[in-house]
Amino acid sequence: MKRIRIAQILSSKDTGSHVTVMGWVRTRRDSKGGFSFIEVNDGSCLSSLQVIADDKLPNYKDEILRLQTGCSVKASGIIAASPGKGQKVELQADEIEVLGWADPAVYPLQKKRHSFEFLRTIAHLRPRTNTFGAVARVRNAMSNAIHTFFQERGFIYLHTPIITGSDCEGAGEMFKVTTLDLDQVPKKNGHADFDRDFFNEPANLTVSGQLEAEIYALAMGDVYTFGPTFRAEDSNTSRHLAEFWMVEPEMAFCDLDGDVALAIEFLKYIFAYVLKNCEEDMKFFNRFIDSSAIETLENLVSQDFEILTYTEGVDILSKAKEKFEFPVNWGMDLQSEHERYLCEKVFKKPIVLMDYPKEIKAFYMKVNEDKKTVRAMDVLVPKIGEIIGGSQREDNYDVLVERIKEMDLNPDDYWWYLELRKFGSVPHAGFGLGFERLIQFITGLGNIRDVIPFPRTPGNVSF
RNA sequence: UCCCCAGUAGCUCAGUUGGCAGAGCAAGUGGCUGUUAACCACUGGGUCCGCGGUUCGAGUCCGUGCUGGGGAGCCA
Repeated sequence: MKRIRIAQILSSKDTGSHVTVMGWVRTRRDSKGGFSFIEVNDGSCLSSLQVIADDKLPNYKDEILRLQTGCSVKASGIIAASPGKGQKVELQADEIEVLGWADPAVYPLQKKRHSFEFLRTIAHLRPRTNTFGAVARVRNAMSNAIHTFFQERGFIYLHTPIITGSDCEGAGEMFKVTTLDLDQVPKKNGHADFDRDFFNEPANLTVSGQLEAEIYALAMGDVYTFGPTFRAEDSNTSRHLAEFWMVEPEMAFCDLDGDVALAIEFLKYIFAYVLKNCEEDMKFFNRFIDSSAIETLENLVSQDFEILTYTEGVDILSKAKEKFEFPVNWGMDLQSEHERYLCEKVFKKPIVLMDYPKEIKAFYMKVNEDKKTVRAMDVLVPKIGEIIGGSQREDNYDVLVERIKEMDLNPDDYWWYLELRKFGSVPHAGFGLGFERLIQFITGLGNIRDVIPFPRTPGNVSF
């Protein structure tokens, strides 16, 4: 089954060579005058290849004329300059083999625009559409860009566990992992007896690899994770998934300023990468999904990010003429409307907010000298909101113990995390980037369920 | 989880005051054409989301459940 990818044919522009392509029919247009135009797509690029099927082909009447959207074919022939408009080259087939039929009466995809809601119900077929093919290629390119960015800078790619024993990472509801018989859970003192469970103690799916990443950062210097993350929150929004992918760099010998600098350099790198390497797909998103998609990315690559403190942000918001549903005052967590106002109305570009009140942030963030704020930072982008959240970590043993107690957590549960501060502690920092939110931002797609191949949300684990 | 909106043909949707179920696209048939989401004509196609209620009569009104969408919270 030797084949050449359509992306290679269309990028080389060479004519005259004899090739074999394999793919799926997007549409067919007939000429009763003696041939048929078959658009074949193989997923290697957005464009389809126009295959010319002459009626002299032995299976023309029996098979070619029955080809419809969704059929799979193998087509061999000469690549030639196309006399028609809309494509530079086409394949003049000398042999077309039908690999698989798709009954048009029941095949769900039609050569028309479908709603994203409908396509979600046929996640096994939606990658055959232009939009989902483009999303898959952009996801792939961004994954590559992320690894390349960190590898070029000497970061170690770290595999943190999916199953975790700590029930106390503090980042939301967790999925339980168990082999106990749920119909007859063994009990002890009225509660489930985890002594009889697989790990002899409660286990969950991870909500973050950060704590483990800190372990390796305090040995290897710079590390990053890139893997699946799970949140059992009953979130029903266009920006939340129960299973999503997260990128988490963690750097030893690094403070918050270094953390922010890396986050900005990182974003600029990957946005420049997608503009350069996904030109055709980005043009597609720009045309059909978000007419400002490319311009937004170009601005991001060239513009400076606005960096300000939480206190400065609250100051601007409290003086703003805008009427907010939630009034602004120092100490509260900023609402979506506040973040969007700062980002979209005041600065009209991505912003970095730093030094949040410690009460609204996690226990592991380093307390500032004012004792009121912590060295946290959020990168906010237009439309999506928070895309990166990070902090310098508390590296002082006594302060960290104090913070854990303040948050009503048990220091014993964090014994190994605390020992990192007892033995050779160093300043360190890191951040987390939601991969799907990144893809949303790049493509302009409004719903996060359309930028991951198989979305998991409350009430939905199909496919 | 809360607030708002929606659910009608394979898909996208219209459906007036409560009075015979509609269009475009898709599909089937025929025609035409180096075509570009091709075009033209004809044909077939319905559990009006489920359950209950009001009414002579419900796609339409009321209650309830389910599913989907938008927003909020949680957050990435």
